[in-house]
Amino acid sequence: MFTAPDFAYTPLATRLKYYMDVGDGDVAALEGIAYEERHVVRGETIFARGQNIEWVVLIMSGWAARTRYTRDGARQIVNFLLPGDILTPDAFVIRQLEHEIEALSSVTLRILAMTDMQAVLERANGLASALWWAAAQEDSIVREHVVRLGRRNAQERIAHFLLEMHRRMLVVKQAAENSMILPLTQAEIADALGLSLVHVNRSLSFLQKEGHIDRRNTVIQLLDIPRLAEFCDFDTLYLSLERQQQAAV
Amino acid sequence: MFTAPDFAYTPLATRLKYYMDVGDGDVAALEGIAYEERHVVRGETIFARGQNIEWVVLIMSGWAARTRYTRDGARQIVNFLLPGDILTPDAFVIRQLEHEIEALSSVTLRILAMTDMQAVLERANGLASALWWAAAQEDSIVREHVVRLGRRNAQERIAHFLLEMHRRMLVVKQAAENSMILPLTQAEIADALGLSLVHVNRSLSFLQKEGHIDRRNTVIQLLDIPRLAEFCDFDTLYLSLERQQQAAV
DNA sequence: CGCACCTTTGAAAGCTTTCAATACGGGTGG
DNA sequence: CCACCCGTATTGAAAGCTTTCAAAGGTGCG
Repeated sequence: MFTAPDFAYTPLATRLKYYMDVGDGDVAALEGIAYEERHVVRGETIFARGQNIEWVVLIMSGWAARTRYTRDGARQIVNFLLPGDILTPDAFVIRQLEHEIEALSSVTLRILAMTDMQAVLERANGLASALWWAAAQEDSIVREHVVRLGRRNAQERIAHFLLEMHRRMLVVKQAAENSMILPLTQAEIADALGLSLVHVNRSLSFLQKEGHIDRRNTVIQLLDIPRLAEFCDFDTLYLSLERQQQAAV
Repeated sequence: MFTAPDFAYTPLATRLKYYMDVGDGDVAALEGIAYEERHVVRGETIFARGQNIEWVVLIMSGWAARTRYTRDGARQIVNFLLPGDILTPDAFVIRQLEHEIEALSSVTLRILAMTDMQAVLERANGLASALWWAAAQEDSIVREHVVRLGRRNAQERIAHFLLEMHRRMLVVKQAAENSMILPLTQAEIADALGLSLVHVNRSLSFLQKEGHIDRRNTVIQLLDIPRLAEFCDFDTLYLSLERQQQAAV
């Protein structure tokens, strides 16, 4: 059912190549950086709020999330971090993280020394702008999340969210054309979409009843993506920012 | 009532100096860049979605906003842009804007050529990381906005929002200790906070009745900031990210 | 088999929106 | 100087979406 992952590239490289012209030299430079691998279990806090960030950290597999907590313990998931995402886009300038990063499933991380990364960035010309582009894409995704929370009802939020996750997983070859593994509980979806668990459940049932989706445990099928996109006003422009022709800096 | 603005520095420099150690040389380099000034009236679209960004644009005075529209024309304000904010943090890598930037009041912009900016960044050592820090601060602000929308009720959202705006204006010396000019209609506040105009009105009345705020036209007083912060669980950590000690890149 | 965690369902309560109508404030034309 | 106008603010009441509270059903695992 699922296409085999493309083992030729790391998820980050796959993503960068999907959206941009990144030279093979740049990709090789990125993938050639010495790294340490770290495995994290579901529920574990990868980075705590206030923690010092001293490396560049990439997700190789699994799902994580940037989260914040309110005084009364409610959690808000600010963004999901999928294979190929960078946990630490601002590692070079920001000392302390102002949010938490939590593992939502088993996660494999690749940890690079900042000095190594810098050295490579100086050599691999297009890489710096490609990574900067990746950071800009995350910004755009978070902005779209604001719109989702501010201007859509529960059913639309969920539909829109599912389409985003599917698209992002597809890009890193971790989803099939019409289905994917969604390693989230309904409570986690609720924490992301500013809803209650109960209402997420009911809205999911609604989408199922309407023939938009089909769930079997963690496997979710999007039965008619154009129709679902129409239903929730999903437009992928925010994911596919165009990169500047001749990248500077 | 309001302290005189500090004319020695531009708002951006004031902000950078407030949050970080930025050398006077760096500041002078930034302020010395050749620029063009542009005046925009309230309601005008400064940049449209899809538009090419070919300059670095700073706000010198007035309020603007990053906005997105849904299919049915509803507007979501994603973030407010105040004096000292950078409209184009990703100008070096992203070609097209995926959102709109609109003027909410009369706005004065300073427009820099990207090539000039690049040249200065190469000379002024700390400036690049200071600007990167500023971009990271905006990311953090948007993330906090997600929390506000996802996990707070109307009254808390408004209170939290007012405190953020006041704090940001204070930093660029555009607010008094307990009051500020808020050049927004209630409809605009609604579009930012994912609420209806009517409910914004009622929630504002509530805050007034409770003695939290006092409004007179566009002037708003925050009568007891610690108490208001307690009311809505406002914590400024997200605004005052610590910069890396020795900035790299 | 029992526990722990997740999903589902029902019903009432609550927050927010929508619809409608009435003030208000400042600016313009007579 | 005053009537009029328009955009904004305010208020009331009903409708609607979402949450909360409670309880039952499922599923995987030790």
